[in-house]
Amino acid sequence: MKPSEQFHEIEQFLADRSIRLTLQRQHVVQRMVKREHFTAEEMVKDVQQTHPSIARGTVYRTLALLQENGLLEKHDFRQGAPHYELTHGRQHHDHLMCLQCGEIIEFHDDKLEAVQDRIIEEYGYQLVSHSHKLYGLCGVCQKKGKKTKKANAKPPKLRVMQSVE
Amino acid sequence: MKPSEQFHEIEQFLADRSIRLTLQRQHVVQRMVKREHFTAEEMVKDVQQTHPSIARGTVYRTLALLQENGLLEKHDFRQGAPHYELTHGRQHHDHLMCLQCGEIIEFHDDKLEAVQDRIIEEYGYQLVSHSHKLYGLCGVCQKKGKKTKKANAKPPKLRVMQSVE
DNA sequence: TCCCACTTGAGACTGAGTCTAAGGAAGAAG
DNA sequence: CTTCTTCCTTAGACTCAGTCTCAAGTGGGA
Ligand SMILES: [Mn+2]
Ligand SMILES: [Mn+2]
Ligand SMILES: [Zn+2]
Ligand SMILES: [Zn+2]
Repeated sequence: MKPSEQFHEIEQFLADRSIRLTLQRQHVVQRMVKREHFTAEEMVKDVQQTHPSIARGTVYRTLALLQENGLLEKHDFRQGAPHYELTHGRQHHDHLMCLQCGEIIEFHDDKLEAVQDRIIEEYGYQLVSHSHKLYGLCGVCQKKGKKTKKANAKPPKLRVMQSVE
Repeated sequence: MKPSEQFHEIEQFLADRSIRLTLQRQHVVQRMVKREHFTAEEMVKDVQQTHPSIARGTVYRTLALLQENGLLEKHDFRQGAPHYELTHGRQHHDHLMCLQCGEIIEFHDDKLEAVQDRIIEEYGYQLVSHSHKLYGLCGVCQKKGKKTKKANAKPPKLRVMQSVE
């Protein structure tokens, strides 16, 4: 889905629920649709780059608003601040992350989801959501790891490489 | 496993690797084996209750030490600070949490683990660890939710109710 | 046009976690 | 036992992300 297209769908979604899409919120959402995963502070900087008058609080409030309405998901990876991603029309997916280089792969598996449902039923729970993260080493980093025994502790930088639909 | 027993196994584990179990570390571990899940700050308070001279930094360093050696796991649930739990001799398990009352259930499913392995293989990754959290409503909270429409936003308190072996 | 509820900007505040500096154990070697 | 050296600890300052407050701004409906 093209960014502008996604923007308009979100615009529509909010309008349908009479949630005001103020100018500030528009700017924030405009930046979001151009990114995959981002942290709150990244988004603050990003937005302020072009609109310095938009306050930090406003960005955080917008994040909260979108989350409450199911348009945005928060993901706690293991290092650094939580990452967000728009979920609007996208299919549900989980994440696989390389601990060395920070590459993130999105995956989805129906069987996995089905097993989850069965498990939760056993306990009489009603499933609301879940978070499934796999951590490991990508092909590239596995090789690198063998050469340099001492872990070259580069701070993993998050980056999206591949998306599975 | 009895607390004292678990303590001694950890003691042994560290001795085998010539990792010093100082008096301070002993006090921290002694408290840990008496708990299920705990946050770092809870542990600081807990330890300082009986040993006020043990610094906050020491508790954090001990948490890091145990994590590095695979004796302790860190879990990011969605609200509040991350929780820790000793994993020493215990079987691997994942967590199911009630969003209303904070009850935590531990579960394990071989099929789930197998599917994970298959998925990660597809991407040429080598799995190091994973985090699988299910969030929902327990039987009790489902009923309560129907009565009081407005969510009674009690701050969920973590509590272990049931363990699956 | 006026009102009122909602939204915002600015900045203070909080809590969790990290870092630093100086002093304190404690094995190893002599 | 004494010295050396390395590791460990304390206390408190510091950082960073996120939350809260409040006065001022905004805008849609009567
Ligand atoms: Mn994603
Ligand atoms: Mn557990
Ligand atoms: Zn990698
Ligand atoms: Zn419950």
